[in-house]
Amino acid sequence: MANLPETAGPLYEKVKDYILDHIGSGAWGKDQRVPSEHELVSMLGVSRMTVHRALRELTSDGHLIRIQGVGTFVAPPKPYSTLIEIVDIASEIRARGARYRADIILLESLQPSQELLAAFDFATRKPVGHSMILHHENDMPVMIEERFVNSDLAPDYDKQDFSAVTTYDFLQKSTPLTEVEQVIAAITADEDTARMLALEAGAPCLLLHRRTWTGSTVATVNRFTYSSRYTLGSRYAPSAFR
Amino acid sequence: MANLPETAGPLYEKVKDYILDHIGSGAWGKDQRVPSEHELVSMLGVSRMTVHRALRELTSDGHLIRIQGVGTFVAPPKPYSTLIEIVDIASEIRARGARYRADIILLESLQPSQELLAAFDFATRKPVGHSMILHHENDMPVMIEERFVNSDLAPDYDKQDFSAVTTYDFLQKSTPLTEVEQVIAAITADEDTARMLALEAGAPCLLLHRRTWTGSTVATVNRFTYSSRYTLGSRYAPSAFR
DNA sequence: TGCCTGGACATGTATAGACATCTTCCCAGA
DNA sequence: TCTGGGAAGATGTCTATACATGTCCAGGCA
Repeated sequence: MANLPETAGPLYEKVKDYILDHIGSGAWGKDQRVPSEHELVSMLGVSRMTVHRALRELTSDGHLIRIQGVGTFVAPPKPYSTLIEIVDIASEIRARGARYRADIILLESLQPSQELLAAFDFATRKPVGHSMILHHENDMPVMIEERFVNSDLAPDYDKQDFSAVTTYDFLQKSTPLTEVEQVIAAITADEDTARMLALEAGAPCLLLHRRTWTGSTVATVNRFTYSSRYTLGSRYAPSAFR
Repeated sequence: MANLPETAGPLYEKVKDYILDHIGSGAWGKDQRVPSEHELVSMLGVSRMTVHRALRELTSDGHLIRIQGVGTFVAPPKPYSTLIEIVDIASEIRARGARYRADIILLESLQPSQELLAAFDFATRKPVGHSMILHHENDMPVMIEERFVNSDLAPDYDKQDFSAVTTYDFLQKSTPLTEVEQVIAAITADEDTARMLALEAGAPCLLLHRRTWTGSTVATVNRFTYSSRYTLGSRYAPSAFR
C-alpha cells in the first residue's frame, strides 16, 4: 500500500497532497491518466467518498479533468496568465491614506446614441442613466468616470446623491453583477480631458472601458479615464497554486 | 416541510439554490444566521451530508461563512470589483487569427543595477537573465517585452532559443508561478520606444510592470510596453456569482 | 459486414451512522 | 463570587453501502 504524506490535517487533504505531489514531480504528466477512485481506495486504504472528495476539489481547482464513465486525467498546466483586480477608486485612494473627493459634473437621464444602443444591446430606444464624476486624490483630479446605466435595473440612477454615496456602492446594492468585459488602452488626452485632469495637452492617459452584465442584460457601460499621475494595479495570489 | 426549488440537477444543487434564493430575496440578510445543518435536514427532508455539501460549496464560493461550533452566516456581499485576465501575447494574437512573429533584440546575462537588485530582493550581487523581444502582429510591432529572470530558478535563460519557444512557454515550464504583482500605466513613448514600435514621437503607450514569485523568491521582473494600436482586455465571468 | 446490446468499469449522487472538534453556557462546588 | 466541568449543539470528517449515469468494447445476431 502506498503511503500518504505525513502532513497535518484531514485525510482528504492528504489524498489531495498525495496526488499533487505526483503531478508536481512529473510522475503523472499532462493528459495522463490518474488511478481510478477504486484503485486509489486500494492503494491508499481510505474510503471511496474520501478519495472522491479529494478528486472533486482538485478538479474544481483546475488540477484534474474528470469525465464520467471514462476516468480522471491531469489537467494541462495553468496558463501563465494573471489577474488584475481593479477596485473601487474611492477605497483605493483612501487605502493609500490620501484624501478622497468626488465632483459630480453631470447627472441626468438621456436618450442613448446609436453607438450606446448597440453597447447596451437594446432593441428599442429608451432612456439610460448618465453620470460624469471627477475623482480627486488630495484635491488633485486623477480620474474621470463616465457611466451609462440601464434604467430597467437602476431606474432612479439620475436621482441619487452621489456626493453622499459612491456610484460604486449604489450599483453594488442595486444590481447583482454577473459578468464583466474590459478593455484598457493608452490615449492622448484631448483638450477637455486634459483640462479636467489638470494635465498638459498631449499627455498620455489610461482609458478603461467596461461593460457589466446581470444575467444576459447589460447593466452598465463605463468609461474611466485615468490621469497619467495614476497607475492601475494590484497584487493577486492565484488560489489555484499551492 | 419547506419546498426545494424545482430546478433540474442533483439534490445538493437544489439545496444551494434554496439557500441562494433566500439570500438573494433578502429574507436572510448579511451576517444573519442560516438554519443549522440539522434544521435544514428537518426542513428539506434530505440527508445531512447533502446539506453539508451544499453549505460547504456555498462557503467556498464566498456566499456563506461557517464557524465550527458556532453556526453558518450570510457573508457580506461581494465587492464590486473585477478581474482582468492577461494572457500570453503570442496566443492572444494568434487567437485573433493574425500572424505572430517575435524578434529577439537582446538575450544576455547581466549584473543587475541597484534598482533591479531591490526589485529581486537580492541580498548579494549575482547575474540575472535579461531579454528584450519585439512582438509583431501581422508584421506590425505591437509590444516590447523586457524580462529579467532570477538565474537561481532558470539558470539557462540566456541560452534558450526564443525564436522557437516563447519566453512565456519556457518560464511556464521552468518555474511554478505562485504570485503576481502588476502595475499598469500610460506613458509617452520615448524616442527609442517610438522607433521600435513604429509610432510617431509622443504617442501614448501602455506600460505593464510585472513581478512574479515562486514561493517567497522573486522569479521575474518584467516590463511590457504596448503600442497604442494595441489594447489590453478580456472578458471574465466571476464564478462567485450565479 | 454492420449493428446493437449487454457487461465491465468509470464517475456522480445520496444516505445513515459514527466520531471528532469547537464554542457556548449553565450550574455545581469551592 | 468566582471558577471549573460538563452538557448541548454546532460544524468537520470518515466510512460503508446503494444506486444512478455515462463510456467503451467485445461478442452475438441479422
